Amino acid sequence: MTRILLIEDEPAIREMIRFALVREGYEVDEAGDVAEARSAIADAHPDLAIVDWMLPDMPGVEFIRELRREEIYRELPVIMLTARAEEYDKVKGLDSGADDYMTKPVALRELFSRVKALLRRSRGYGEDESLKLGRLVMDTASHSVSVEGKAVTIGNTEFKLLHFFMTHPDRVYSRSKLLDFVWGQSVFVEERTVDVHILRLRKALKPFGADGMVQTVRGAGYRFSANVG
Amino acid sequence: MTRILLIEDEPAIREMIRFALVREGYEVDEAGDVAEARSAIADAHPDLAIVDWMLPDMPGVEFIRELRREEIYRELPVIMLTARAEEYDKVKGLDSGADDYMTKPVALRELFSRVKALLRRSRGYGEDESLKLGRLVMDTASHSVSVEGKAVTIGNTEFKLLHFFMTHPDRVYSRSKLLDFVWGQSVFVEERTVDVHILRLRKALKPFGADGMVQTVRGAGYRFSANVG
DNA sequence: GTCATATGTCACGTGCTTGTCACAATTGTC
DNA sequence: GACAATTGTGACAAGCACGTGACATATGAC
Repeated sequence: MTRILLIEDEPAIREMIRFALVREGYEVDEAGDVAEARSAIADAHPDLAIVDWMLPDMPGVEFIRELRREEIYRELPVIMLTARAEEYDKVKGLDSGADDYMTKPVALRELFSRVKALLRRSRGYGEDESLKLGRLVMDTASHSVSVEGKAVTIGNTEFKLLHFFMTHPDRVYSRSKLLDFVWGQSVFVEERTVDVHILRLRKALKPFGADGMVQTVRGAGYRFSANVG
Repeated sequence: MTRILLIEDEPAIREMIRFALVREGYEVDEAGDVAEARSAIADAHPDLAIVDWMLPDMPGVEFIRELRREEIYRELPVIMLTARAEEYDKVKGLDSGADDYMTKPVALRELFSRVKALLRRSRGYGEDESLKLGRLVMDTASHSVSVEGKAVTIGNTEFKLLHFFMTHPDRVYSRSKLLDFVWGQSVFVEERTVDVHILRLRKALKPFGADGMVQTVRGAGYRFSANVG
């Protein structure tokens, strides 16, 4: 029997997800806040946790960080739920140790497939969480980027930017979209600031001859692509 | 062009939603029952469907389940409309495979944002939207145009012009109409400027032998057509 | 405190885009 | 053919978008 711990404060959403997961044959434990979650996790030893971004007593991210500090829960697959669709949250969420994230409203079919995927992975051997695109390799766990084994020195903003690009390659994003996705909607930053970070990202990639991956599309924005040129 | 299939039996509501969506720039196909919906969906290949909970010949949920059984429509974003606000409906609706739901009366602004959100999500991870006409391929996501794999270098205005032509082929448009559609109604630009951009578009397409697609209709305007000549 | 690092903003220069014009070329009419 | 109307095309200037170095501020380590 597979146990899933669901931490979500909104009763309606929680009930909906619980109901759906039970229908799929999982055993579901619920918690409305972190306090409840702590005891539930100790009692139930779940195989997977679904955690809301916002919880009454502590941000979901904080709770995941707390979990990761403990040996036993270091491998526990966690799916983060967030109402905010910003990619920024995604990165922070992933960075914090969540294995996956989803935005609300939750598409249940998507949730099922993510749950299955995570369980499959955790049951096999915990392969590392690394993103590859062309010669570029990003390891979100260790927060590092490398080209053919050699480390790329990169700032935090550039890291987030690169993470977004690597998960959304070959598409043009306007400055304003990039600000939304990488910086977050609530942050007020000049659009031209994007240019500067693009520049810094290119500089960081240049020694590896990978700066061509960051492409300017005049009048439209920027694009990241594996095929340099 | 984004196509939305609207399945709703009440004419008043249907008309209202259709009107609003068209105003927002979507192409809308309508169906009053599941039978109509089936043929519409086969003809139109919509990018998103809005389905009423209660339909004359079959519950909307059933129809969605039916859709999900087919490979091609497994990923089709579906928004469910329901008059009943009960939680139960939500669960059943979402469980059936709808990606989102809304209760009537429909708040149009909310509908728009949900439509946008779902489209964004389905596009982000789904296939990219590419326009094809003859040997010409335009990929709006990567902001690129190509003929048989080879990239066509093109300015931004020419890109917009070509995009309009590719979505509206085989029809003659006067200079003034083209200005309205491509430049926007609020911009004041000489009509003859269109000629210059037509020229530039032809020049860009010439190396690929595709300049003949842009046709002059003396006294009337220009036309774009797949069959060169 | 000092220093280093990271980040957002600005100013400046450059090259490309774009709208406009003038003139050439084409088309249609008589 | 002559003529007018229409369209094609090269040139050009203004403006805009972008790259980039410099700077101010914030943050944190020591």
